[in-house]
Amino acid sequence: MPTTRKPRPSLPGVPDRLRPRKLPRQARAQALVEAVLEAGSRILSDVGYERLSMQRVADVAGVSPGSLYQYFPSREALVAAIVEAQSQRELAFHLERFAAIPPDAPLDEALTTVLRSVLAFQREEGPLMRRTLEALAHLGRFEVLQRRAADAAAFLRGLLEAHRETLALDDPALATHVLANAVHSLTHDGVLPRPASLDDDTLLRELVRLCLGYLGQRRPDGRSEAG
Amino acid sequence: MPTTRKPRPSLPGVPDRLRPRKLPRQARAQALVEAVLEAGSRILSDVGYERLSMQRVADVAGVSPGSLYQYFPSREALVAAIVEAQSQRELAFHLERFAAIPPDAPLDEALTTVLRSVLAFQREEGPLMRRTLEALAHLGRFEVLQRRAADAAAFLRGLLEAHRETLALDDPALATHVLANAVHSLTHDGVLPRPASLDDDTLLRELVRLCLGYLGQRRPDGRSEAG
Amino acid sequence: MPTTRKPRPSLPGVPDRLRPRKLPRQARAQALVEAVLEAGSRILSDVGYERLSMQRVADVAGVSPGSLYQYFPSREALVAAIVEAQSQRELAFHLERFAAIPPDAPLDEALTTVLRSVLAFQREEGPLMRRTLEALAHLGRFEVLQRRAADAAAFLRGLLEAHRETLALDDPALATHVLANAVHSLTHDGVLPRPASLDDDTLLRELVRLCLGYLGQRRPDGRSEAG
Amino acid sequence: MPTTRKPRPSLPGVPDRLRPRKLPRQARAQALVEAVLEAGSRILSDVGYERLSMQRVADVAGVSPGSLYQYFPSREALVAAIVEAQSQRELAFHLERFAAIPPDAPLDEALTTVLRSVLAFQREEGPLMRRTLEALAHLGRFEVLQRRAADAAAFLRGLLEAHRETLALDDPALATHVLANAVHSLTHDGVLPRPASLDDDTLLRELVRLCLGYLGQRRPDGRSEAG
DNA sequence: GATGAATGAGTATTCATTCAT
DNA sequence: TATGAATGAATACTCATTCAT
Repeated sequence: MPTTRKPRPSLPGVPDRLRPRKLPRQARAQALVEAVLEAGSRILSDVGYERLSMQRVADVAGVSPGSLYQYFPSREALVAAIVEAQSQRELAFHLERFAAIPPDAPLDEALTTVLRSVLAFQREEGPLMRRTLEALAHLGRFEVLQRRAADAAAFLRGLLEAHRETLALDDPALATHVLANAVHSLTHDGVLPRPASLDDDTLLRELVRLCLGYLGQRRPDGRSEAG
Repeated sequence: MPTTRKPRPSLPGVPDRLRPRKLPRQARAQALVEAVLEAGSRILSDVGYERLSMQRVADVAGVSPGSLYQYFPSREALVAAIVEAQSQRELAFHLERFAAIPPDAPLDEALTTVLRSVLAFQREEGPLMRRTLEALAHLGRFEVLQRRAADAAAFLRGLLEAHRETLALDDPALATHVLANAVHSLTHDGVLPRPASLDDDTLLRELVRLCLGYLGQRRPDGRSEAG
Repeated sequence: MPTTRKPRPSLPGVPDRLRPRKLPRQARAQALVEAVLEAGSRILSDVGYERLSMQRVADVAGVSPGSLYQYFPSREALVAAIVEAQSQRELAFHLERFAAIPPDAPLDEALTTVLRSVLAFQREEGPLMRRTLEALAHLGRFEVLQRRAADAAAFLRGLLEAHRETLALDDPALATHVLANAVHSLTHDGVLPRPASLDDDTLLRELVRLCLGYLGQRRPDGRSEAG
Repeated sequence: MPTTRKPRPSLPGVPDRLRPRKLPRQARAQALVEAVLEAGSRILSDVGYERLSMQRVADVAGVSPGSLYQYFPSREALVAAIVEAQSQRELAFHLERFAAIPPDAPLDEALTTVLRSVLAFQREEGPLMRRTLEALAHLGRFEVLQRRAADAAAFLRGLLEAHRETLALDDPALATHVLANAVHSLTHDGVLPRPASLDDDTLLRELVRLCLGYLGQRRPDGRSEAG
């Protein structure tokens, strides 16, 4: 009579308290989990981590609080799941766009594609992204973020390495760090939030200029550095 | 003719709920307010916004919760006051250092002094600054921050304007925005937190490089742009 | 003429809420009920009444919560069944041993056999017995216990009656009450839990002494009361 | 401005989670604490540990739940306080009566006084005592109980030692254990609850008989053992 | 019959805020 | 003015029980 025991999903490195309790098996349950995650995203985006209460999520998802706990052992675990889902969405978004970069593309062109993708995602999901960051601070788990940031950094570094000879970088890791942070603060909201008057194209141009300027290359306006 | 009672301090643009209730008049009261702000800073820095409770502040300040409410109408108001005080400290810190910049200093030298000051303050008050930012996020009031950021930006812009002819800037406001954000994310903790291995001197050099590169100037290693 | 449907077992004196819902008919169902009762005993013994949850029993038994409710209409009913089963086990244990007492055995010998059996059972099933008692307290139904206690008392009383002339008892019921309680508290855990240093043989000797002393007989050390 | 810090009451051996949070200072607070303890006693006595909820206590005491937590950091701590208070009441009750025993009283007379006191207290506070025991089981802290039981045992043992020569005890500790448990189970509710028909006087007589019989003395009906 | 997803009332606990002293 | 006792609404979480599949 014993049922087959289903082990809890074991994502390496994720502490137990943040791990989902069990995976939904029936279609009904899948729908529930999805509804919950969507409601959660909405709420997180609207009111932020602190005021995201389990009751509120349950209400919005049209579900009982007990059901939440079937799948998420704690508020933190729920938020972690929301964040993870968001992170996956971001990754997919970018991968799709990055695939369009030809392997032999010049640096400025590749950079432009990358930065355009970043700006596009931010335009669509900016508020939720901000709340996601805030939530991560509360969870004390920047790993998710840093995993994504590390992915991004790795990609950027790949780009730099691919143009290594034209750049003559002393320390690629340092350059990556500098550019990733600088770009991030300007695409996501840094201290000085982006003024409404600053359109994507202008910002994109400045970002490219910032990167290439730092890297010691001239801007892609036809004039070479030695020009 | 009754005098209109309006002893509450009226800082323009600050919503009522964040405004201190009244100003301390007697020496004893002044001491109380100071003790409260100091205790509050300590607590904010140690445990963060969420776990800063009125009771805890009262306990640490050696004051009763009732007394807190004599001067701060709400927790938010108290935190706002703490943040404001911290902001004032930061301003004073930098002004003192900036005063040392000669009016005719070359851009790279001036920039170096400015950035050194930023790094120095961050080194000393980093944790509290981080908590302060977090708190501001909760208050939904970045004005304090932005006022300070605007001060900083104005200063930076002044610097750029002073070297306007050697820079040929199309849009000084835009350049200010770009540099201020980029620098801030690299001096305070951006997405990618500063690795322990990255010392102040190296970071300072890269920051100068980033700024001058973006501005179209060569780094201060003796080679002019036209090299 | 429709047959009147009344398959529910009707144990006299047991309130409905504690009565099992239906008796298992098929072999599979029997196995299920047994698995449930065994799992329940284990859990009751391990963590006690309060922390015995239906979900936990279902998990350990490898059964779904829904199935539990096919046979037990409530948690209380389940616990009652567990307790009853345990009680039956105890009865069987003792009956087997008591059968060995010759009908004409002297009182002290008979008592010794009885008390030895009590101690033996306690030694083997002590923890579960304790939990069972606790559970009974929660159910507010000491009937199960008292039925068993009454069985024991009846047996003891039979013993006393069998030696009526040598004992000159005014009130056999009273004597039975006194001895049964006194013995029970010393064999099961009374207020003062049995010290580890007190071995079964010593305790057995003292119990016999307590009983015979109370009954006005001398201990079985050869000396008659009249010495 | 610092207030004098009042240390939390430090009862040795009591774990923090069961210790009262602070002592009431103002008359109002004292009254509150008393009201809470009384309400708690009532509820514990009426419905038992499990169903004693903080809300219920607050309601009955006419107090807000928050106020409960001013003085008791947890439900367990509240229950522990109730139990302790009850224990103190019991101690005081007996001490008053035991004081009336002349130092040179014969054993049977002293025993009679002691047992009469036990029965009297049980008559008045029986139900609460039962619940208190149950509560102690839940707290996992029999120390309170055992402290009291040990007091009682010590007193009993003193009695036995005082009559050492007439008793010829091999092992006073063992005798104390046996008698204390036996008596306790008969005065408090043992397995077989005391039938309504069994009045205090009769039970008292039997208890004395049980003790003296076990100790090898004849009952106080004038006949000596050797008689 | 069996499953396990879903329910929702119930619990302990916290904390900003008020107010009698 | 200062105190600190009192408040009560709000929150995360549990678990006996039901019911669609």
